[in-house]
Order: sequence, then structure tokens, then C-alpha cells
Amino acid sequence: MPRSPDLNSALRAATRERLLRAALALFARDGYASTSVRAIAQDAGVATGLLYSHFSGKEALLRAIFEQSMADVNASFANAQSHDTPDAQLQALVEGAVHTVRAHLEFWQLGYAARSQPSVLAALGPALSDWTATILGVLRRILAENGSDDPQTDAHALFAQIDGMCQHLAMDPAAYPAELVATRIVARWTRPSA
Amino acid sequence: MPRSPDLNSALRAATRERLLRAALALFARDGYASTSVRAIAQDAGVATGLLYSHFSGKEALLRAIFEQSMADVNASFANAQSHDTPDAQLQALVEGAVHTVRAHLEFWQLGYAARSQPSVLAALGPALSDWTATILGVLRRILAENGSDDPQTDAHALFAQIDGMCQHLAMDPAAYPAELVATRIVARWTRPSA
Amino acid sequence: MPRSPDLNSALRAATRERLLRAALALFARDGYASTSVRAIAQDAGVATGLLYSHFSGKEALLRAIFEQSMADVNASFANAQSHDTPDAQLQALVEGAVHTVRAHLEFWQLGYAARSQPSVLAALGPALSDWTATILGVLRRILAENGSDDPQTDAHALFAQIDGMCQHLAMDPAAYPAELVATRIVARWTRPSA
Amino acid sequence: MPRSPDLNSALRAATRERLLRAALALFARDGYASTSVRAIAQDAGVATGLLYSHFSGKEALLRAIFEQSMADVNASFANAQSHDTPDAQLQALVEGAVHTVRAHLEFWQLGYAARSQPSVLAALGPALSDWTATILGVLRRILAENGSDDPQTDAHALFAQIDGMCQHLAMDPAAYPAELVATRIVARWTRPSA
DNA sequence: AATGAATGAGGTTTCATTCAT
DNA sequence: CATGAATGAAACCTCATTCAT
Repeated sequence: MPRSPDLNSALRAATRERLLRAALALFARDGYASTSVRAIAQDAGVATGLLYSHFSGKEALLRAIFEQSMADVNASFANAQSHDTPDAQLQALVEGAVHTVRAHLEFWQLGYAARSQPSVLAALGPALSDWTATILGVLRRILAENGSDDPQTDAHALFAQIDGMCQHLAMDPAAYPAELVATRIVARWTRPSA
Repeated sequence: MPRSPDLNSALRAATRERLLRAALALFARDGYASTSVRAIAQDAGVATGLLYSHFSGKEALLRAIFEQSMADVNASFANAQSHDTPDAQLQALVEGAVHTVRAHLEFWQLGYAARSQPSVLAALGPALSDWTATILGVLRRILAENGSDDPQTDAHALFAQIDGMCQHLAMDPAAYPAELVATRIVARWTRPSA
Repeated sequence: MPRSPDLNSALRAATRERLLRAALALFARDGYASTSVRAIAQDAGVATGLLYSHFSGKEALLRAIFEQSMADVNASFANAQSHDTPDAQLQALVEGAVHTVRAHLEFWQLGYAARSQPSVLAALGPALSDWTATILGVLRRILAENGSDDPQTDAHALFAQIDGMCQHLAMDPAAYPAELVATRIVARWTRPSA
Repeated sequence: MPRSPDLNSALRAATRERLLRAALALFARDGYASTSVRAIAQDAGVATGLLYSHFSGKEALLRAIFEQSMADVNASFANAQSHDTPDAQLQALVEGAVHTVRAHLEFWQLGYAARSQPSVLAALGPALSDWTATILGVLRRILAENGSDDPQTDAHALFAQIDGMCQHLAMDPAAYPAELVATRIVARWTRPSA
């Protein structure tokens, strides 16, 4: 009695999801190079070989993780820009960053590790490199609208602050007072509501 | 007749230095786990086995790199604190950070990668973990003296900014306008010189 | 569809057996330290890495060999004690020893080599050390029942003789007249059947 | 001021002796294959390279140990044969064996280990193989003169006993009652002194 | 689709030996 | 004669990947 195609398909999707989840957790904890595909398959509860029917190899698995998680990140980012005033956009951006990192902790831990290692980053394609430029552009526009006299440099300074905060949060999510810091950052960069 | 002890010492020191340099370059470029000791020895121009007469293994080599470079970093940090006013200290700290990262670029690239990977970080002992706390304490004191109403959170916010800037600098040293950003950061956090 | 668990089990068992056999032959011929795992795998007709899915390393392989063969030895030893009279027990013991060594020649060659090398022996745990004491105790009892006036020393003397014979047999199984020697030993140590 | 040739020669001989002693101790304790030439040189207190000006390599060092110690053994053996009656010869042989093993403990530990390993033994040349045959011949003659009805088999049985005793002594020199056992063996194989 | 036994290249490390001084 | 830095082959072991079922 063959399984129905639908059930098969669902099982396949579930397995794929389990593999992605296990891989993300291990990559984030031990690093990409130090994580073995055997460990991933074992944590996912499937046989080693099955991994290769879902992904062409270890690197493809890494790419898949980024593709999946980037969608979430971009959504949060787009949402931030939908606000009316520059100040509201800036606030949404900063607080959205904290929220996104907390919601996808392992992904950001992995992401920060990957970003520090050009050879790993190369495998992820240009998507990641462009990302920084995009954010910088948005920040520059917001800051210009807010009256900055050097929006380009200010954008760098603000991005450094947001990025630093997010990384500190990713490194110690339990103790880092990200929400407080975010509030402070927003206060510094928005016009005093006279 | 044996080689003179002095010559032997010099030979050993030169080889050790070549190994450290090669290892730092490769660790920074490809990551600790993805760098083979064979590649290190080859880049250093010595036979593989010789590495083990200088370091007890790959991990000891990593530790030696950190020990060597941390001295420089701490010196720069101490210098920053030797200034008189909080504003001068803050300026020395921020501009010193840019200078230190530029002067030890590969070390910082390696350091940022290592920091993102707890399992590598563990090998380096507690020295690295304490470091963050120390810096935060210094920043808090400076900001408190400068009249901050929440020096603890401000310290986090400032540290995030400095750290983010340094990492962006480490990632793209050729194009990143670190000096401009530093000036902007200093301007934001020091009292307007009335 | 996966291979049936039974087939997998059989494959594993066969490979394990081939590895144990090849390792025993090489350890016995060249010594434990001088035998490479590559040589073992090659003789067993499998890839080097597969060895490590069956044994955690070279030393575990050695332990497995001892565990497997000790069972046979102990069985032979137990059988000897099942006889009624001391003389019959002694005869069974001596002749059983010859038979056991001939039946497990390579194991005894390995065993004698290992016994001479404390550092290898340590890896085998206390099982081997206790063994000698056990045999001595049994011999002492038999000789005491047989009227020896110094069964402790006699046990040592008899054990030395049996052990020496077995080792000479192990060293030259083709030419050594073990059966004749065994008969002579039994004749010397049993009561003349008046 | 060059050293006198005599002094030089004496220093050389002393170094050679130190190397032989260190090598014997380590070979006996850890086995030939598991002992590194570095460890030998270090224990002897000389530089690694100097070893190669005294011996052509590790194996030559092993051969030199055997050559040196075999002289002692043969002397003891010759002494045993100088007695008048077969009984006295047998007693001298057995007790001389105990004495020789105690006096050259490490050499015998090494010898027993080497004997169990044909591939090591091959490096020592035929001297060792012949040795067994010689002893067997002497024992057979003594036992024949003493009235044995099967001196060939008796020689094997006695040799097994002496050899077994010596090996047990070598394995546990502190606790093994070799002198008692030797007395017992002599008593068994000599004519009752009527 | 799924399994896990099997492969073999490549990792880290050790070590007998050479050689410039 | 003596040193010890240096070599490089080979050791043990890991791991991404393949494949028969």
C-alpha cells in the first residue's frame, strides 16, 4: 500500500525542516567547519545519507539556512520603512533589530560568525554583501531627512551602533539589556520631540 | 662543535615568528578550524613537524597569537586612560581603537571570528571574556563623570558603537571611513566645548 | 527502501570479524606497536576509516581481541576443573593448555608478547593480571590434595613448566613436541598409579 | 688546547655506555617500538644527533645491547658446565639462571619481549635462535648422564620449567620466590642423594 | 524516500634521521 | 666530538560523500 503522494510530500518537508533546524543549531554553537554532517543528521533524527537527497552537500545546507532566514529579516526590515516620519522609521528599525535578533537568535549567531570569515561568506553569494549597502542607504536617507549635516558618516556611525548592539545581544542574550540600549540609541538619534 | 647557543636561539625565534605570522594570516583569512597546520608550516616555509617543536599543537599556536597581540592592545588601552579629562580619555579611546585595529588588522579579524564561536573562544581562557567587562567599566566611569543620567546603559550604547565600527573596519579596511566615523562618535559623546 | 536491519547486522558482523582476524594476525606477527591500522584494514579488505565505526581506535581493537579469545581460554580452563581426582584435573589442565595454544596460536603469540610489555598490558585492564593468580591458586589446591609438602612453591614450579612449554610451543608450533612434553610433565606431577 | 686523545676516547666510551644503559632501561619498560630515540638521548643526557655517531640507528642500538649482555649470559652458562657431576651442573645451571636474571633484569625483560616478536627477533641475527638449541643439547646430555629414559623430551620439559621460572621472575622480581622454586626444581631433577 | 555501511582523501601529530655549525 | 634545528614520511583518526538495497 503506497503512501499517498501528499503524505510523502509532507514527510519530506518535515524532514527538510528538521535538518535545517538541527544544522542551524549546530552551526551556531560549534561553527560551520567544526560541525559534521553526521552530527546534523543525528540531531535531526534521520540517516546520514538522507541529507544528500535534500541538499547537495554541507555548503548547500548552509545556503538554505541563509535563504530561509533572510526572508524573515527582510520582512522585518521592510516593515520598518513603512512608517511615516523619519523618527518613527528609525525607531522601528532599531527596535525591530532587537526583536529580530531575539526571535532568530541562532541565525544571528551563525550570521555574525560567518560574516567574520570571508571564505565562508563567499559561499553565500553576494546577497550578504549587498545587504550592508542597502541598510546604509536607508539610514542615510532617514538621517538626511532628519537634518544631519553629514548623513553618510552618520549612517555609518548609527549602523555601527545598531550592529554592535545586535552582536552583543547575540553573544549574551540572557544578560544583555538590549531593549534599554535600543531606547537610548533611538533617543540619541531622533529629534527631541519639542 | 655545536652551533653557538645564541645562533640557535636566533634560529628558533625566527622560525617561531614566521609560524606565528603565517598562522595569524591564515586563521584570519580562512578561520581557525578551516586552516590546516600543513598550510601554516608551508606558508612559514618550514617542515610540518617543526611546528610541534615550537607549539604543542594547533590550539597552542592560537593561544600564542592571542597572548602576543593582547599585549599591544592592552598598551593602547592603558594609554587611553592616561589622559586628564573624561572627554580626552573618550577621544583617545575611540581614536586609539581605530588605530589599533588598523595596526593589527589580521589579529582583529581573527579576534572577531573567534568571539562569534564559543567553542574556539573557550580555548583562549577567561582572559578574553573579562575584557569586555573591563572596557564597559571604564566607559561607564567616563560617561558618569561626563554627566550621563544612565551611565550603565550609555556605556553599553557607546561600546556597541565603538565595537561595531571596529568590526566594520576590520571587514573592509580599504573602504571603511573609520577615522570620519570615529570623529563623529567622539563629537556625539563629548560635551560641546562651549 | 533501506537495507533490512538483518542484512545490515550481518554485514557489520562480517566486517568486524574480518578486522579482528586481520588485527590478531598482524599483532601476533609484528607486535602491537609496529602494526599500523592501515595494514589491518588493508588485510581485512576494508577502507581504513571503516575500522573506526567498529572500534574506537587501535587500542580498543586490541581489547576486543582479548575479550573474544579469553572466553575460549576460560572455557578450557573450567573444563579442566570438572574432573574428579586431582590427577585427572592436572592432566586435563596440562593437556588442555597444549590444545588451547594450538587452537588459538596467534592469540597466544600475541598474549605472550603483550605480557612482556607492561605498557601494552596496562591497556588490557586487570583481567590479565588476575589470571595468573587464579591459575596458581588452582594448581596449589590440586598439589595439596596430591600430598605436596610445599604446595605453594610446587604450584609455582609447575606453573613455570606449563607456561614455559606453552610459550615454546607458541614460538615454534611446527617443530615443538608439546604433546610429548605434556605427557612427561603429567607423569612427573601425578602419583604413580601403583 | 685540544683534549688529549685518551681523554677523548674515554669520554666517547662513557657516552656510549650511557646511551646503552638508557636504551636498555627504556626498551625494557616501554618496548622497542614504543621507545623514541629522542627519549633515549635525553635520558642519557646527550643530544639526539650524537646517538648517530655511536650507532648507525635505533636497530643497531638494540643489537649492541644484545651483544653486550650476551657475553655475560654466556659466561654464566659456561661456568655452570665446569662442574664435575651432572647433578652439580644441573644445580649450577638452574641457580645460575636465577642469578643471571636478577643481575641483568632489564636485559631479560627486553629479551623476553623481543623473543615473542619474530620481526624484532630477526633483526638480532641468528645468535638468539641458536641459543635455545645449545641449551637444550646441554640439558639433554646432563639428563642422559643422569639416567633419563627419554633425555630429549626431558630436556624440553626441564628447559620449559627453567625458562618459565625466569620469565615469571623477570615479570615480578620483587615478589616472585625464584630461589625457592629453583631449589624445588633442582630437587625434582637430580638423583636423590642416597 | 530512506538507510547506514563503506570509501578515501585529508586532518593533526610523532619520530627516525640528517646536517650546518 | 657534539649540538639541536630541521626534515618529511608515516602514524592514527575524522569526515563529507557515495551506493546497494
